[in-house]
Amino acid sequence: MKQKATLKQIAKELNVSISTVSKALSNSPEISEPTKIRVQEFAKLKNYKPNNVAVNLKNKSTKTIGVIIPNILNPFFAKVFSGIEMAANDRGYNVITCISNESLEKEIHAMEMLSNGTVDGFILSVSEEAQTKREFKHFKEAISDDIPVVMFDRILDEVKCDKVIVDDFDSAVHAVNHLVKLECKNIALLSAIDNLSVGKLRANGCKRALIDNNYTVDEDLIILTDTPEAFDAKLDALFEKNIDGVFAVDEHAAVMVMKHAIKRGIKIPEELNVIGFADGVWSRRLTPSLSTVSQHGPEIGESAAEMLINRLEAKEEEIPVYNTKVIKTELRQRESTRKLTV
Amino acid sequence: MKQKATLKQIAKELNVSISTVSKALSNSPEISEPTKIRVQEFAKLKNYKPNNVAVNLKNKSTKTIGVIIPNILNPFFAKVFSGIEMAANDRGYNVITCISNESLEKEIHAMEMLSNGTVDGFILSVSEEAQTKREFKHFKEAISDDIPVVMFDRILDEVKCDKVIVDDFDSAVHAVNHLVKLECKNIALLSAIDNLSVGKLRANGCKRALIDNNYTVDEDLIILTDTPEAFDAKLDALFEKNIDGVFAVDEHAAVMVMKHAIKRGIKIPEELNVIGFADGVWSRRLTPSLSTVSQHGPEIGESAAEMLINRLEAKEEEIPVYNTKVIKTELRQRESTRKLTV
DNA sequence: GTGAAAGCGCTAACAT
DNA sequence: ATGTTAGCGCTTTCAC
Repeated sequence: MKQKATLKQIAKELNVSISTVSKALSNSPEISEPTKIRVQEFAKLKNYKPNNVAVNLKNKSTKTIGVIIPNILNPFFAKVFSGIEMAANDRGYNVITCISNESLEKEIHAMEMLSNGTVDGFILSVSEEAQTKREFKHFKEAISDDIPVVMFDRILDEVKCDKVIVDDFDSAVHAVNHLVKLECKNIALLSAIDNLSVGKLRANGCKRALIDNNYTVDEDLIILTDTPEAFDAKLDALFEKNIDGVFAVDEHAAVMVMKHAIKRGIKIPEELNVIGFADGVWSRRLTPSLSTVSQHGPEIGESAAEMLINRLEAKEEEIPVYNTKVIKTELRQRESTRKLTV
Repeated sequence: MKQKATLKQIAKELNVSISTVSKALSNSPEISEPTKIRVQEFAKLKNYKPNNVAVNLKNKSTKTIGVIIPNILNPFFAKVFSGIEMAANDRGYNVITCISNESLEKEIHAMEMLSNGTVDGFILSVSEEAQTKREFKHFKEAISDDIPVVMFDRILDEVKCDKVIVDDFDSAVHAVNHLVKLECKNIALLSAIDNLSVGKLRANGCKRALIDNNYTVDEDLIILTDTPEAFDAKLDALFEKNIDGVFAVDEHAAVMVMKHAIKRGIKIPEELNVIGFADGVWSRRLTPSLSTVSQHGPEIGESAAEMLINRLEAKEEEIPVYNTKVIKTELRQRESTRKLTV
């Protein structure tokens, strides 16, 4: 274990002062060319790297962003995360990640762990538990401690901060309108995430679209549950009904309805058109591939990182007002919906 | 923006010395009960949190682990990552994440960014580029700088450090033996990751098993490519042959061969048995669901974190020797293979 | 052109 | 029981 090189060390070995070394390494014009070169070469030789912790202490900034994500196994969050990571790196920031696992306690704990100077700001998507319990003290505390927060996807109206969201409601309207154009007569609405704000928005968008198209909103064609298990339990009953179109609010619901339909010998898309919210590569790999509402995860992440860093680096007099950025979704038509022949 | 509370602040306002405050807050027996209470209450009032950066500087340790992952969208890595994050948190460590995106340059850059005191150690899976170019200076440098490294899954024999791997070779042998037991006569070997050490190990395990079972290793039944695209291009030709068993080294190969087979009306598993390396929830969601070699991602992550932290916290005289831990895989029989009726 | 000194916030050995 | 001091590694102002 060799000693890590420090300014002090180098100064002693070169018989100059610490500040000379510091200035030489930062290429200050105060220092003469010869000493600069001498110092710089010696530093390279010793593989000197300025201790980041010390620099952070001086700067009162760590150039680090805390990211709190409910579940990294969800490909949507994974995509957003990779967007955050990229944008942050591009601007010289590191990313500390915590996975809340949808638990309020872990979310609070993570924020406390990091709210002591470890990170300059947070990017997060609210855990399910925090969302159902409408618990948001910990977010407000961070903000009032002068640690900015950017929320994405799952947001809390009660908290004033920057936000990046998808136009869930409108996207659902759009998707259902598409099913209507495909002449689906009995459109089912499926959700396994009705406990989340985004789930509710999408479901409401679907209902709105049905009403606007003069469809009757038939409760027998609607499954709104909070978990995949509860969803699966209700799925069989759905097939008692004569459905020819499905709008699924989440990936699980979309895939399971297709799986069931295939088992029953229902032809997709000839007899049943399916559209679902989904990211990941898997919608493409399915047989038939799933037509999706794609949420542009990486863009969401990039926007969130940009907003946060812009705020962090804003000069005192030009701190931006809180903003909510809406990222447009895209309807990706694949094999689970018929081609529109208009 | 209110001032952040510091020891200095509190000391001044309470008319005591900084060290009194420090000791009172850490509940030192040196301090009298009354002052302790006075200080502690005032600190709580002011919402004092010890500045972590300063503490780190003092301790010469950040309790932070740098994790470098080739691709977080790959569910295997996502699972490992969540295992790391959990185990690290349990032991009071934070996790800084970088995504190398399989790029050597990003990998090197990430390590440089963090090798300056920002992290106490690394957990990583070698990027594809580093692996093909056999480039490993950056790893050795970190280690010789006294920043321990734990590699998982994609490892480099040239680098001496702790490692966590899956028994890729044996797992492949086992999987192929299973196909043999199912009386498959023409077993195809498919890989879209033949550039990776793990891909090669699995392919070799497959060949070994074929030979040991007195099968001829027919090159026409083997697709070994480096990318999904190259793989897809070769897939059609495979179906010219009369295959009844498939061993797929990676998820992409497994799913694509099933998709193609279904399109051609080949019945799975009646006419074709498929086993693939895969994690993620998707193998279950497929129709038919995919029989997989499951790699226990979270366990790998946990083990890696444990190994690293144990080394970091080992006392000078009991630093462990470098170790390679092998995590056993599990053959998960689902619908893409026939039931074994022995 | 170079160096001394203060300070970032905290801890801990050492006075008092 | 409380305070003083030094020091972690660095930057930066101010002397020389």
